[in-house]
Amino acid sequence: MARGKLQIKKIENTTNRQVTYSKRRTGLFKKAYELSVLCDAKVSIIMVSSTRKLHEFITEPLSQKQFYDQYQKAKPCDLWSNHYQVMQEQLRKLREVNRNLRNEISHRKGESLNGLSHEELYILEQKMQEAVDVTRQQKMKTIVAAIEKSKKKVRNGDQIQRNLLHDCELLIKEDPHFGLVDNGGDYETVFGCSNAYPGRLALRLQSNHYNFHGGAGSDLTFA
Amino acid sequence: MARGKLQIKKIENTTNRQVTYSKRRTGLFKKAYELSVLCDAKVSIIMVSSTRKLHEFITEPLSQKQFYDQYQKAKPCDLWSNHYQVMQEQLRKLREVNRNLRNEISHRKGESLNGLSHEELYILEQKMQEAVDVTRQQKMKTIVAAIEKSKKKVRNGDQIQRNLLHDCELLIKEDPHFGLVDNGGDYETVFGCSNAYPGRLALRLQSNHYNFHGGAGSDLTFA
DNA sequence: AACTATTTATAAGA
DNA sequence: TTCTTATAAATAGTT
Repeated sequence: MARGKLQIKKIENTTNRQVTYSKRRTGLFKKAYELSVLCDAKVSIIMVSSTRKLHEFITEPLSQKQFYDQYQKAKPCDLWSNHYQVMQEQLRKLREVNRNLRNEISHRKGESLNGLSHEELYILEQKMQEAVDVTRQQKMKTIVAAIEKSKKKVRNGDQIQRNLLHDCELLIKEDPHFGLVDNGGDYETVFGCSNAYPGRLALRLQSNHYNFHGGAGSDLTFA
Repeated sequence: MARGKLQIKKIENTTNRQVTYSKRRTGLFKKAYELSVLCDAKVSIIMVSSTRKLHEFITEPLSQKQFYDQYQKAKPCDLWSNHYQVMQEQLRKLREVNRNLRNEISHRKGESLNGLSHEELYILEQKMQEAVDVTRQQKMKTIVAAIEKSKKKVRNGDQIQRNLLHDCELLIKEDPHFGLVDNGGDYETVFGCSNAYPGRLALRLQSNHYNFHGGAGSDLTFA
């Protein structure tokens, strides 16, 4: 959630995954603690990491075992029945979302436009053109970055990089939209001053030493 | 956390407490889902509210089984277990498809472009521009068809339709490029002005409604 | 159920 | 791991 949006899918880099696991586990337990206090609720969390470590959180001076005993006494079949219904509902919603997504992407590909009014088509066209512009800018940024990188390497006398630079410049010349750019090398006026931001000195007076004042966290290897 | 900081202590007002419970439970389950996906972890959450309502979140069927094994509890009802796993698999596949669709739409909206090379961006840009052109042509067809329809009705002496025709023609006159329509050429500025339909531009593009694509939330009274 | 001003959480970098 | 910080998310109070 910060320094760039993160796609919700498995983090492939092992180190990053473990760091994220640790951070988010802390965050989750903190949220669970706050919820239990604010709303006078009982919460039990059990997690097994990809490295088979077990972590748990429980609100009360009630053990995880006791909590589960209580849980079991509450009509197991009703629980499963309820799960079943919840899942049916999830499936239904997912299918509906799926339909809508396909519909939207279809429109954005210029397909299935026959049912739309010209006002709707106007809106769609505007949105899509905006996206094209954004993409074009991003492409330019990528090209410029590649050129700058190459230039540095060229200064170090690397002939292979010199060829790459040449290729990139050819590529730019082929693009009609790049005509605005002076090929002298100063792209900042075109793409905005990405480097220039007001320096800010922020001092953090104290760090947050968060403590769970309720609940216990445990940590043991899951057999 | 918003509109003023909240002390972490029991909320005395019953209504507020229940609203907060509902909101934060949703947030907690979302976090749990994200954590399970990002870090490939298994998570089980069981909560009992102050009104003795039971809510649960489970990452996948195996977790439940493992947790029960770990705590030496009775096995879940086998009858449901099979159904459950089949449905989990259905859900998993559907979620994967939806993720991919979202990703593609995201790119076509000009979002999340940072990971793409300039070749990929170039191809994306081309495709999107093609779609914009198709949409623009479709829009023009729709407009022309509407005008033709109006003209016919006017010939039948319908005064209301005559007025509509008049409106349409005024609209066209305002645009210098409309004369090119029959040549199949440059339509792009016909409705290039965002004021062309003041107050009548209703947005059809769908909003992002968030869904939990993992885990099941259930809800039943705890005896 | 929405909205939105703020507070929190956190990804990336050091 | 811990700290920092720019950003993304969550959410308290309000309508």
